[in-house]
Amino acid sequence: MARSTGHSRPVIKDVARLAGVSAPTVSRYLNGTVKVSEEKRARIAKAIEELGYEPSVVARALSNREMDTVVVFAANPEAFSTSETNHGVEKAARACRFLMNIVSLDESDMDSVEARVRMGLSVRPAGAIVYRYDRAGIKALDYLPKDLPLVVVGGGFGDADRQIVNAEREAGRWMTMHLLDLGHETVFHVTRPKGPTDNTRTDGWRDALEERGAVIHEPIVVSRDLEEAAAAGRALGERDDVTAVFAGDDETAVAVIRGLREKERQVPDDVSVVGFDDRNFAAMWSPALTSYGQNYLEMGRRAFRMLYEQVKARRDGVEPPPARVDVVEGQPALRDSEIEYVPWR
Amino acid sequence: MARSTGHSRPVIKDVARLAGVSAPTVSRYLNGTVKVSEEKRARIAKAIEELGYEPSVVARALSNREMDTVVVFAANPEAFSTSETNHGVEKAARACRFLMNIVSLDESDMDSVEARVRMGLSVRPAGAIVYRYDRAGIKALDYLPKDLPLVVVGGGFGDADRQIVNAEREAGRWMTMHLLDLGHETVFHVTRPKGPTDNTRTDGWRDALEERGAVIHEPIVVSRDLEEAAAAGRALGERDDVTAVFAGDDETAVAVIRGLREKERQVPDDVSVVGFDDRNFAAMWSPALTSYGQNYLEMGRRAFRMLYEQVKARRDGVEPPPARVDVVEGQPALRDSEIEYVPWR
DNA sequence: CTGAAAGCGCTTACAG
DNA sequence: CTGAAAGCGCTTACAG
Repeated sequence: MARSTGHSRPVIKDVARLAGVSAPTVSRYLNGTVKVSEEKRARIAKAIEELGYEPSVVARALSNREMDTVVVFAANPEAFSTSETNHGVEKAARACRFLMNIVSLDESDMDSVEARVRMGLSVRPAGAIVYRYDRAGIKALDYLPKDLPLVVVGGGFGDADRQIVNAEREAGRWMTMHLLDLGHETVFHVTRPKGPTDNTRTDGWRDALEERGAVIHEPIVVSRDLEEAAAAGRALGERDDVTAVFAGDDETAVAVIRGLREKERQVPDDVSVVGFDDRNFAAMWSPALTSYGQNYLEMGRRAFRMLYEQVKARRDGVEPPPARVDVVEGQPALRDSEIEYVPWR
Repeated sequence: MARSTGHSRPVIKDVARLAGVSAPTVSRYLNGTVKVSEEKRARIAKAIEELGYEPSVVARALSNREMDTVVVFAANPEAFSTSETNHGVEKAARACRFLMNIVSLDESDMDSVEARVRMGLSVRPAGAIVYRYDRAGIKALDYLPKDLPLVVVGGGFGDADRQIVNAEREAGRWMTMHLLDLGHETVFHVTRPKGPTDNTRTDGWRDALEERGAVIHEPIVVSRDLEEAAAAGRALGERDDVTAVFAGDDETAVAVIRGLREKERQVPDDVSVVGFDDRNFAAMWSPALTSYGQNYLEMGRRAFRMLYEQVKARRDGVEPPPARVDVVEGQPALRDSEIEYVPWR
């Protein structure tokens, strides 16, 4: 064996020998599965301390058939929502001494999804969390064994038995209604592609317009390249029927504002523009951007906890908690980028 | 064993049986360590295909004493640079079929660093990547076994044998010089706390001022709370000797601009302000924000590759490649937020 | 080239 | 409560 010499971390046998007990007893002490006499407990504790022993999670995993690991499957690793959610998962996992594996999915290479999932499962994680905002996430679900603890983040309500969703649609509806309530006759929408569910900002935008019987101008879809959003802003700036715009995210919103200005349209005086996500910079914009904040960090945190409940129940051999869909509420942040519409102005 | 019934993924023995060979032969086929006869290769391939067999990385890790995993230790998980770098590491790892474990470090709980490192090592990763931008990262290095392949990201040049650094200091110097070249007599600096190395934007800012013999006003240090940066902007706006500001990052820059405006100071007409990081939104600001872009994604990618070289060499039993410090260059993005300073205006 | 054997470091019935 | 034994699913000398 040419590889990895050197490592000489103590193993359970070393602890057992030093404590004068058998390895299984050390194991029992460590896992608390069976009582160990007080006297041996003390000796074992001392030996562990002395040796700086740390059990091998790999060996443990081979015996237990699973690791204290949660695997997260997510497309769009560069998205704000993804990294925030990841962070929340990691935070919660840390508290339970679980490790997080991130396996990114590639929307543009759907054929790779199965292999990616297999790879993620190859470490025999105790459970999986899938961000179901896109096609890759949805497809990934097909490849997960039915008996693996799973929590889905995002997507439509009830798309999975255990799910953490945000009230995206409701939020989109709220923002649009807000603009309509200010007197705007309709609201234009510039957004990155809508996900394949019916719980999106865009669905909410449409809901509001339909509810009020407003004219619906189809959304202008842009990519992450903000130049496209700025171009959309310019296009909108050339029409005289545009008084309000709901941008699908804050980055898009600021780009739209820029495009509008290039066409001499002031925000909010000529056109009201609101964003979504309530990113850090939104409040610093001029005008300070009105937006709607989602709590992705909290979503990630709850996703892990929900998963952990299942893992725990399974390990304890008890019934898993019942299916549940948790909604994490966001909240609007009203600022200065939208204004009342007065027709005769 | 109450736990995890159900799973019945095929194991190597199943493949061996179906192919009519022994398990070690399947293993050799899989790893290509020893030649396997053409005829058996075909039978094994077929069996694997038929069974949908995927080797257990856990079992493999127990034999090999390490996993095909890279563990990333990083503080500040919410920082832009961290998530971009993570993304780069994951991308490169994916290409080598390595999994990434993210273990976050807590700057505000330095006592937990050792435990976090132990936890990260417990999966016996093939190597580690440490982001050395802060005290927690530096401390983590102390707890890594000397024989574990390691790559350090960030920090000062030569802080480690294998390192990926960005030319932070040089970039900070460049931006400051740029402002000085425009005629500004000195440049104020608003920034989040400087890291504990001498390769930071702030060091570069100081270099430039010293080189030109300009007056050095101590940096105004702010947190991630942009309100603080806005307050700094207001404070700066009340002085009449402020004509140029170098903000340590784009978020801080826009907040400073807002603060300046609240004091009736226009950007760039009255005060030039430049940022750092060249975030997506920078170009959309008004005025479009001049900034300096670092390529964190590339840094992450290279960090993994550098690590992989070591892992590979070690597994092949050959000499590891020589120590190396790779510098990833960034580039300035000149836009509209700074302007020539004309004293008599 | 290939198989039988032993081992990686744990855990869990199985018997006291 | 505790130890000897067997097993988790691989890999690697060891002998052909």
